[in-house]
Amino acid sequence: MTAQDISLLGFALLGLVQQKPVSGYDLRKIFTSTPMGTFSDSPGAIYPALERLEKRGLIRSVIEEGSGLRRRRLFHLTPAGTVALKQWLQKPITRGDVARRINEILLRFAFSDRVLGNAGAIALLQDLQQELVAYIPTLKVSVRQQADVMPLSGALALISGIKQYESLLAWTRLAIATYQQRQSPRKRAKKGPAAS
Amino acid sequence: MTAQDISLLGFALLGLVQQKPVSGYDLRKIFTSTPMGTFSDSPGAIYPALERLEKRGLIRSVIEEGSGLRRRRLFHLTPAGTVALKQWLQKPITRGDVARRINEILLRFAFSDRVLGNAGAIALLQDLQQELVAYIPTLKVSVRQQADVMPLSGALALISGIKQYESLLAWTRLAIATYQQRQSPRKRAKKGPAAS
DNA sequence: CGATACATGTAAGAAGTTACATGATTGT
DNA sequence: ACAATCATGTAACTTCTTACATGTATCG
Repeated sequence: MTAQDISLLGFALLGLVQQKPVSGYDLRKIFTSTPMGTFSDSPGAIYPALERLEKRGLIRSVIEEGSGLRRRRLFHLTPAGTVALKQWLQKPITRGDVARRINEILLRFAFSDRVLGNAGAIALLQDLQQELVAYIPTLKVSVRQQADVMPLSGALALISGIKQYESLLAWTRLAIATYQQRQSPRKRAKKGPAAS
Repeated sequence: MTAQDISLLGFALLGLVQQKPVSGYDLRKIFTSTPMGTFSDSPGAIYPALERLEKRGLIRSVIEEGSGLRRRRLFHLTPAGTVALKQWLQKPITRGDVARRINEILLRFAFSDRVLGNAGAIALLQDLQQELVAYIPTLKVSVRQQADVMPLSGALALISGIKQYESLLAWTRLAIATYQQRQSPRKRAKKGPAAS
């Protein structure tokens, strides 16, 4: 009965609500102003999705008291919501995830250290790294096999995909190193990872 | 009346049908066996999408004669379909495309040299390059601004996005160079681009 | 007083997902 | 005869998109 039929947008909402109680409006702002917007940024998707999550008991809402502004409905995660979120975060990473649902993996990673701790985040990265190492060579083979039956731009588009995966693989190494440094900080560097 | 309400899957089909007449089954095989599968690979999406395209007069089908196998319905592009495809391929690339619809851009590129010629493919690459050059710095700024209000994994996920864009930018340079080399081939190199 | 930002929603329609149905042909 | 592959489709369901509706509070 732990029905996992929650959309990506639903999980994105679950993960954000977990970080701290927020309103639908707050959530929408996050979606419109960050790359998370790929999971939809329209009220016509967000409010119904929140309703569904509440109906399933994964989040609860309370109308914010006091203030003078229009009523804000603040959502927070329930224990059942935490369980669902953890289950999603801990699902093993498959070939299909890497081939077709790479944003879902990145979304899961984005929430993983708050929910599962550093160890959980590192585990996900290592899983991903392993799948990438296995997957990339198969992509290269298929480009070589198909390059002559498609237009040059088709072949180049495939190559762009390969390069994106290679860049992601390089990033997993950076990210793992960042976490390891955080856990054994010989010299404390005050700030996080560099943006380039 | 040139209603542009065609889904991404629809355009993917249009582009493939343009290359040579194919059946729904052929198309499905392409989707299940290549990264194009991100645009859906289920018969429940493909057959209805083909039907819609045919109703709009963008493709036509004929039942393949002869043979002995079950009837195959072969689709080919109509002149109206060519027009619609060209219009889509030539749409200017916007910030929003780069931020949220990068697969659509790559899909467009994949078809552009067959439909628009080398010059069209190069134009698209240059457009994309220009948008990337403008967009990437804004992403870096927003990471720096937000990095302290989000978990480390959140910040790292954003950085992974930046790195993907940087890798795409590097690829545009490779792709442009490949086309320029093709147009002025001092020494003919027989084969296409290297897969790594 | 009008514009803007805050804040939540709904309705109609398009398009995808999963699962099933159907049928022909080929190989064992 | 049976399984596998070729080949096309349909039905139920879910969810997203676009566009609209509603209402409060603040600022100039």
